[in-house]
Amino acid sequence: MRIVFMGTPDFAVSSLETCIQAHEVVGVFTQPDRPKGRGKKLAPPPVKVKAVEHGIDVYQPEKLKTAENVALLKSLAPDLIVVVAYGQILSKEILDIPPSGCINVHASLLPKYRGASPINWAIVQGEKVTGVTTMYMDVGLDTGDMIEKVEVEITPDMNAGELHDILMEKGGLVLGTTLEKIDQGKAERTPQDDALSSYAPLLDKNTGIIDWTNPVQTIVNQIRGLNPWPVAVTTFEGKKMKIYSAQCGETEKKGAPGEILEVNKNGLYVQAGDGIVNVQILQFPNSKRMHISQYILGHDVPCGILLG
RNA sequence: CGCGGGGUGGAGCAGCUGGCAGCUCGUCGGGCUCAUAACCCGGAGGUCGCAGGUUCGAAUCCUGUCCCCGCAA
Repeated sequence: MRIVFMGTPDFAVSSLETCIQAHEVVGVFTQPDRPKGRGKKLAPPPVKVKAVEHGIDVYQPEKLKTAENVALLKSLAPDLIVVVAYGQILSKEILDIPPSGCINVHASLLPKYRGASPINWAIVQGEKVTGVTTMYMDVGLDTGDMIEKVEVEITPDMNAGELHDILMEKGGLVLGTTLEKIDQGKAERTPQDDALSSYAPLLDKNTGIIDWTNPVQTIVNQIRGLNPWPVAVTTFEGKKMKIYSAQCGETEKKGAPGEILEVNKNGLYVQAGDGIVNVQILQFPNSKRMHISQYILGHDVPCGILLG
């Protein structure tokens, strides 16, 4: 099939590779290069890098739904458009261009966690299972008819980065079989049950702020669900303290929420709403990320002070 | 030229109003103990990121350069 691929971040790269292997990718759409990192240098999105590697034409329109771009898409004459974390909405006009339709790879078990950050939210919400769903796109946000689903277990110690990598790979694989089915005209459509749907909104910095009155499990889920980005944070003696990793501790109340109860090389023990959070890996501004056992070698950590 | 912080023994830090390089951990040797990631005694290990400059003398002041990190996006 002639495929136009639309995607932007790392998550989409694996799917792009799947398309390249089995089909003819006649064009790749991705977001424009953005200023990134410290020097504000312009950086190309990962999908662009991969596409260029394979000598595929790359298009980076600021707005996809202009008459110009619609005409461009039509001239590429794709049989199918594959969209994976592209970052722009496809208008009805565009959805109608390819004869086989537009499909999407989404990193959740739809209809749950529709939207921008399904991977993170699945962990933050304490899910034990998530997955990848392929679907036909419609004008709604991740509301189209589903084609295939693959489940992935979320282990208790898994963080969003690790889950991302697993789902990325699974996404590429499912897309492969979905493409086959479409090619053979065997792809079945399963409508989503809107009553069961939920929405995973875009993450921002505030999502990471820890409320120490919350239950231990909630806080630990927040910490691992937001690692590696935007990372759970709290305030320690006026400084921002990032928490990359933590475990659930004993179910006891020994102090006020946010109080540091004890510190040793095995952890930084902090009182939460219904028990104790054992903080393992943290980072302060201008300092590197380190395990608590390393941190205490060169810093005093007073017990009894409050975080948050 | 987006803003800012930092590079000191294996690890994490202090010293930076210039004058013999210090702390915690680890490591090596010895001791104590039924035993220990416990405790006691002793030791090794650093051209203080790199290159210049100022000075009687620089980790400490000035200039340049490389690398790392926080914010912001």
